[in-house]
Amino acid sequence: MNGNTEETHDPAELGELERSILSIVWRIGQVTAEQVREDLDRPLKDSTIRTVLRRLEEKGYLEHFIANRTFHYSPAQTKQRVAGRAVKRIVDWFCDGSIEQLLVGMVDSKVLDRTELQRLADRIALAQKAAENQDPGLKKRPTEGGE
Amino acid sequence: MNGNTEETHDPAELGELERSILSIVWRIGQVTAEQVREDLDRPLKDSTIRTVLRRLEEKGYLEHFIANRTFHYSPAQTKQRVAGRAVKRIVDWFCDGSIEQLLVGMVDSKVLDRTELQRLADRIALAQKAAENQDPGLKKRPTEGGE
DNA sequence: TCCCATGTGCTACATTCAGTAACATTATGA
DNA sequence: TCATAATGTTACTGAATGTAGCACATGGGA
Repeated sequence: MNGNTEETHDPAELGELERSILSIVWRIGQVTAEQVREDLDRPLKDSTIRTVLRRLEEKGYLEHFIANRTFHYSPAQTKQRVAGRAVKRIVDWFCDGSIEQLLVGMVDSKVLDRTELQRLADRIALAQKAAENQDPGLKKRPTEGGE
Repeated sequence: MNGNTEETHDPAELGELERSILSIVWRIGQVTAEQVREDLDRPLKDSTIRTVLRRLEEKGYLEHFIANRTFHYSPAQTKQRVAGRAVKRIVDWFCDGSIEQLLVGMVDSKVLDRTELQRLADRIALAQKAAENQDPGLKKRPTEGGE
């Protein structure tokens, strides 16, 4: 481990509010602090939202540009990507790096159903086949701003 | 969420030392504080180890019995199970509950290789077939006390 | 031009958790 | 009974988060 140029703060270490706000940004796509505040269920002060947004940007999850003196935040990474890395960490820690072990655990802890698992395998196979041809089925689409 | 009788503290919220120690217990199977201390790379005071072990038990990861005045700790859950739930949380938070989305993310973030993914699908299919016959290949064994 | 509304920059404070450990207490066997 | 080996109890520190106040800037309207 530790071969990355950037550290990318562990997604698991996001607080609850941070996660909520991040989710909002992912959902809406681009937001101002005010929009986030409206979208939140809890009534929070503007400065609170802005602090969290700033921290999320510092941690690499968001980026912003300014228009008319106003900050507009948008995701710096897709949520799938963030999730992917988060899961990797877990797999490394608890499953000796074996995703297979992980799936075993998910079935075992009833997180994943056998039927679902089967369907999953099928779809993977399908997607792979598609990818082999030419279409990035289960891979990132070109619309996705890849690195 | 919140249908469980017990809360099972988020595995992601384990600290580094806690994870290390938990890993040791998983590896060795049953340990005393002293054993953990010897197995650790860092030199830590006995009381430190004991505090962490106690906290891990409070959080539901370990259990203990006493023999000759000495605490013997052992895992209360398999690591796969813990990992499974940890991943579930992530999938719920970041992937709308879709494991497929997660896999997409893992391929996307290069956490998972396409080839590996394929192999994974194959093995799932195999295991499933085996399970359908009679052998609990990729499923929990009956020794596991289901809830 | 001056003032207000709006948005940001900076700082701060409380809480919680994990890391780390000291010290008191208690059995237990020689 | 005394030393030894464990445990019980309590505490302190630092980092991360939640939450917010307040000063400062700036653009548009009176």
